[in-house]
Amino acid sequence: MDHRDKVFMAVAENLSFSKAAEELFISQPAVSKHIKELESSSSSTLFERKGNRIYLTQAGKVNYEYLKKIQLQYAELEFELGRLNNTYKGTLKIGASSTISQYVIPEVLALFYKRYPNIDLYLYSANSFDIKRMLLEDEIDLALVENTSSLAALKYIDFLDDELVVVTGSNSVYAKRKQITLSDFQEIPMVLREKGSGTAEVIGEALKVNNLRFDDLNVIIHLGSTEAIKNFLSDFDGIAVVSEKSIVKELRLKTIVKIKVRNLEMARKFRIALRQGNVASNAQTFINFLSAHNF
Amino acid sequence: MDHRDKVFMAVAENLSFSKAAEELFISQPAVSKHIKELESSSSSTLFERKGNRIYLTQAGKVNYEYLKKIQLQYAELEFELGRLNNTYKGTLKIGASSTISQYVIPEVLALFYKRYPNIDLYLYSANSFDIKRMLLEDEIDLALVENTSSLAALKYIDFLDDELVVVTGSNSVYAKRKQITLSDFQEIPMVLREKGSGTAEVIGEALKVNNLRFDDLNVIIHLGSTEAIKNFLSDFDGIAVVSEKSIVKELRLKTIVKIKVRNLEMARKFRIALRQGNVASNAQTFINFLSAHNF
DNA sequence: GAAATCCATAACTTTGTTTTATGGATCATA
DNA sequence: TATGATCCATAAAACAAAGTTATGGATTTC
Repeated sequence: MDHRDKVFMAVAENLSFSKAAEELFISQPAVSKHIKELESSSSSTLFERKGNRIYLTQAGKVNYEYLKKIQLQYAELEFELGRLNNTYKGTLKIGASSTISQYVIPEVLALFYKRYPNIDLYLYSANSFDIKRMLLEDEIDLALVENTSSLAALKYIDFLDDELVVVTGSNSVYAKRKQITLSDFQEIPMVLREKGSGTAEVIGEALKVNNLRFDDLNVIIHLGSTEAIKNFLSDFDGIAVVSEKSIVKELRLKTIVKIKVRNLEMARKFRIALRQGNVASNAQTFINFLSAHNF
Repeated sequence: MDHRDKVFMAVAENLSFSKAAEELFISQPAVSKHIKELESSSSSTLFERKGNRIYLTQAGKVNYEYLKKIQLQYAELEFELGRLNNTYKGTLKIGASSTISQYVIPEVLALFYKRYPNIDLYLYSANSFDIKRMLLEDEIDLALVENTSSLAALKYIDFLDDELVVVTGSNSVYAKRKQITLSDFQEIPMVLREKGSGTAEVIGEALKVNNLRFDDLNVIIHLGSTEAIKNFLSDFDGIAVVSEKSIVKELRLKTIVKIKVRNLEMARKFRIALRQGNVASNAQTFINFLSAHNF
């Protein structure tokens, strides 16, 4: 696909020149230039600049739709060529930290396997520290981790936004409270993952923003896994903080309910971590697959 | 569409690096490099180099098919953008010499009109000399002419191969002769277009190759139009030389039959002629339309 | 009203593409 | 079976396209 069209797609999907630039690892003026050139060569305005924001014009929307289709065909072509070439075989070893390996990746791997049935997959679940070690020692091809600490020997690519949410069992006394305040949050009995877990780290960050510490919380018990927490909640008059990804099923079954805490945001990103330098070809295929599917 | 892919398409369609280069107005090494780059980035061999020729490999064929589809989508996109933009309106004045304006263009114009109903079309039929004058004096936007003389003030693009064929009426005494020799060709009574016509010029060239002149032929009569010649043939024991494009209907109705002459090739090209410099936008649209439809 | 964020423009630099020049291989033809 | 023509490949130099840095005016946010 033409480079200029790729730039257009990024801008259209972000509705922002600067965000697109960031995503493409080029400067914002370069993006401006491409869009300008594109607009003049088709003699259509593709984006409406209104104050500080941009919107797709009618022409822009048409352009986007066609290019999306074209993009898909290019992806198929690449796949077909790969098949003829007998690429897309061999192994792919992925390491992932617990939340990711339990709740995010299984579905992705199932789809990936469907598309690339000749790549043998291995999924290693471990804590962030071990995952990084395995990556550096070449025991895995890529890792999926939370955005806590970064290592210079590794490079990172964001691939998913996660949010930690406050939940309670649907028959707890707090189940009816749709929203609570920060001081409620401090007082209500709470169950958490152990210190050092990714979840706990993000909570710590959010508390710091509000000038609070862990000691200010009414933590009753620390448990070693999210599954344990969820089971604990079924018989506990209190709250817990977990990844939104981990409670999809429970929300649907209504065994667990979300509670909003005013002025408390606990967001994090999941990232792909890679060794610096060349990326193994199956790892690259996996990365492309992830970004094409917008999980 | 990516430039590299366009190069690939040209090579695939010509099955020749050098022809593709010519078609794209770039040098042959540039083509070589693009193909090489393309092959390495997909890690597939797209063309099999066998001696002095090239063939599409399986991967090459797949690549071609997908890109063809993609090309089509790009064309549609461009058309849609043009429509939104209300481009593709106004007029387009075409000049064409006689064979072309009678037998080649009408069908093309019908299709063009279907696609671009808001462009008002004008077709001027005249001899090559007048057509060139009209083009230079800006009375027409583009011309369609045979590849006889070239003018420096004009630029030319090949768009169709034509062949002159020897024919006779289906109830003439020669109708059963599938093939004749050059000396038969000299002896059999013949009807031709007048001297100075494009047809006569090509015949002259072909005769020269065989060290012959017009005087060596047994020309009974010169007529002013191909239609006249075809009508003449219905009641004439002799042959004529006409463009293959002009006898499609008659061959189907079997009122005229072709006769092959050994060692005589009378080929010519039809070309688009344009003024040097910028091309009017509707003229460009027409050119793209022609090249997309492979008439 | 100050600071931050957004996109546009201009001058300069880097990277990628094309050309020119050349060579080896194959094919057609005498 | 030589000879000349035609084909594609490669390398160095010239040129064009895309990227960067620096900066500015406009708008939004707090």
